[in-house]
Amino acid sequence: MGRSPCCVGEANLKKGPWTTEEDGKLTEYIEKHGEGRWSHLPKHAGLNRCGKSCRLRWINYLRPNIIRGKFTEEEEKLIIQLHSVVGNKWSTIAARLPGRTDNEIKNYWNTHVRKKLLSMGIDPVTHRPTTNLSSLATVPNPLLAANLGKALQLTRLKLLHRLLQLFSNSGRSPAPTMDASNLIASLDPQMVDQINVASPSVTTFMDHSSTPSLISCSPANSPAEPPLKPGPMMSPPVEPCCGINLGDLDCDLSWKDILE
DNA sequence: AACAGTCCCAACCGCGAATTG
DNA sequence: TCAATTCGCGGTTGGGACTGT
Repeated sequence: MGRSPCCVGEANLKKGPWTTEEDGKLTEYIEKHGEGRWSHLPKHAGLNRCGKSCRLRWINYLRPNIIRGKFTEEEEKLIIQLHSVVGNKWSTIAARLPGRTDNEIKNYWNTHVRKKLLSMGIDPVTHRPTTNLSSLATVPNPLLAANLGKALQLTRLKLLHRLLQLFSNSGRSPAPTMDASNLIASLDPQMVDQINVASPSVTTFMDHSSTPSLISCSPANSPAEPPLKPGPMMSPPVEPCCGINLGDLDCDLSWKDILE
C-alpha cells in the first residue's frame, strides 16, 4: 500500500546534522524505553525530529557496538562475496558483518569497492568481467584510462575470438551477445580484418540485431551460514540458448582465461 | 593563499512490506 | 477483508573535508 511521505504536515521539524544534545536525548530515551514506536518517539523524547530521522540516527550512529572506521580486508572480501550473491541487499550484507550498518556498507561499496572492481575490469553489478566500455570509462584512474585504448582492443579481440571458438565448437551459428556487436563496432577496422583471417565468421555478428543477455554464473562459494536468497541482480536459472548451455559457456569464459 | 574539483559520508526521500484495527 | 499506519530498505543528495593547481 505504501504511505505518504514521512512526517508530512509536521511543520518546523528539524532536519540536517544532529547536535550532541539531540543525540543525548535520543540515546537516553532508547536506553530507558527500548527501540521501536519511532513515530511516537520524538514527542516523548522531546525531540523536534521526524521519527524516521530518529531511527536512522540510532541505527547508523548511536547504537552500541557499532564499529566505526576503516573496513578490514576480510570485511571487504566478505562484502564482495555477499554482494555477488544477494546484490544490493545492504541490510542482508550488514546482518553478516557485526557492528557494521547497511548505510555504511552501502557507502563503502559506492565509494571504494565499486571503483576497485571497475579498475580491475569487473562489473560491480554482475561480478563478471566487463565488456562494457562505458563502465570502464568511469574508472577515475587517468593512467588506466590512458592505457585502455590498445589493451581494450586486444581484450575485445580475444573475447570475440574465444566466443567464436565456443560457438563454432557447438556447431551452431553465432548468436550475438549483448555486447558482441558493440565490441565489433568499436574495433579498429584493421583489427577486424585481422581476426577475419583467423575467424571469417566474425563479421556475421554485425548482421545480427537481436541481443540476448550475457549470463552470470552462480557464485562458486557461498557463506557457511544459512543459504542466502539470491537478489534480483542475479540471473535466473540459465536457460539453454541455441542449444548451448550458456551458463557453462560463461563459466568457461573467465576474465583470466580471456586475457591469457 | 585562493580557488576549483573531487571524495566521502551522514542524512533525506520515496517506495513496498508488514502490521494493526 | 481492507484501509490506515508503521517500519525498514535502497537510492540519492548536500555539504564539509580533502587534494590539486
